[in-house]
Amino acid sequence: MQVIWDGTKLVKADELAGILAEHSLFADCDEAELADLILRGHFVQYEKGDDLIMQGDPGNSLLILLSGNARTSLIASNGHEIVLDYAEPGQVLGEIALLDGGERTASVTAIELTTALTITRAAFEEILKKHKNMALRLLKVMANRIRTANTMIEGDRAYTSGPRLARYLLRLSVVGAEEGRLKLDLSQSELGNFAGMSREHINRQLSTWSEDGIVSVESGKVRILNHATLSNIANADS
Amino acid sequence: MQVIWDGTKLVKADELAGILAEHSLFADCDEAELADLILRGHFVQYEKGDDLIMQGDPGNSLLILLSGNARTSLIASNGHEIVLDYAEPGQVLGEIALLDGGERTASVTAIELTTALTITRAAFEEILKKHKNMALRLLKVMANRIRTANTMIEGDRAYTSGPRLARYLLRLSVVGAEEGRLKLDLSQSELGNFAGMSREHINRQLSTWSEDGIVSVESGKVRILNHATLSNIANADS
DNA sequence: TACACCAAGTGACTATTGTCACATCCAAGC
DNA sequence: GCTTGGATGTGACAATAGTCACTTGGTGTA
Repeated sequence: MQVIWDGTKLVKADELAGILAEHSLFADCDEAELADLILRGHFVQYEKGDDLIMQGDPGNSLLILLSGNARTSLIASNGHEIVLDYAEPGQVLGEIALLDGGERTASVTAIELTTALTITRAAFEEILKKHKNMALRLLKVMANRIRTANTMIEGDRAYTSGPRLARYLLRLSVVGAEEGRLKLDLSQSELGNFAGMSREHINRQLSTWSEDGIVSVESGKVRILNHATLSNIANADS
Repeated sequence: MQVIWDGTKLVKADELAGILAEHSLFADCDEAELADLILRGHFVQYEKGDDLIMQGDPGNSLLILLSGNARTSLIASNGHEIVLDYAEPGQVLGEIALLDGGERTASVTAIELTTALTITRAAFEEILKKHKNMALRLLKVMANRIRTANTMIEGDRAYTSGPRLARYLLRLSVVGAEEGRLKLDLSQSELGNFAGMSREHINRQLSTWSEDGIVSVESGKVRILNHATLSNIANADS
């Protein structure tokens, strides 16, 4: 982890605007807001494997992911690892602990070279006070997160492993992707931690679907060949 | 469902202050804020079984529960019912759909005679504009909700039925309750929908614990006799 | 090229939990 | 008291998914 020289801020201003415009719920920030985010934030770079956020730490900052990809995961008290989400550029991270003053419930780990804009609690409060729309934006980000969490609970509870894996694969799929490529090429163990199944079970399920031409698994990369069928499976009765 | 006569507002003002002060994250509202909530909101009463919020509806209002108790639940596309939470007076409900303009993902059903303060989107936006602290309060409410959801995911994923049921029982337990009584006396089927287990499995687990003196089940009411042991079970390795 | 390592594939077995089918029990009313 | 419907208790069985123990494959490096 390395703090990028402040002088870079001039360069990064445009970049931030671009990233937010593309992906984020912060897309509609006006120039003054962007300027303040940049002015009061710090750009930090993380190597693959570095933690942007560490479970158990006090949560005194908020991050906006600028480039790279990160995994949000937590270790239950019995050692079980659970992957909650994968974050893309534009994503806001770490709001929960910042807002309620509690510990970080999950870790966020860079899965490749990643840069983020870090905003301390003090800076965050100033920005919130100065730009009233920021609060509303954050509220939307969080509404989104709750929906995702509820969908996860629904999937875990109501569906058996097949439909569930289908759902997680669809969640990883890019809308207009050529050849059904996924946003991230996860190993089968990682897929297991994400979908809540053992590696072996993932393997068997993928093999079955591969035979039926629903997905392909080549050199460790899963592709969705038949999006429609996979969607049907995701909503199957059991 | 019945809208209470506006004249009641004078009476309810004190009541609202009292309720919020006791239970809610809105406890620190000042008088002007409370007055605005009451002025722009509608008091509505619900009979047992009425829906305060219905899954699938457009979400154009926010509720604050004033008295009674309600269950937040959703029906998955395969018909499986999942109870997400039980709401007490002071709880804010329905923020998610209000904020992101989406459908209501879950229903909220009165499980006894219940009253709530309903605030429309327009009124909500005015209040938010006028009282800057309201946004921050809502942010905290939502942070809380995300933590609860993550805890649920963690529990569902990492633990077997025993520890899981223990967790849900503890979630229903009142801190200083005499005799370990729960906040709500749920039937075993309802407990099942809450903890994600079949009614029969709930029954067997409770029987076992009952023999060990950890809980008691008399006339359909569960009480926690040995809080410490139950907590241990909730964090057991499997 | 050979070694090392880690991801992936697979068979056999086990464990946990759900399902089905009843028997009971109990509280509310008639 | 009697009836009745819903909540409970319980045994037997089935199904889903995890675990264990390997084998196989692929990639990077000495």
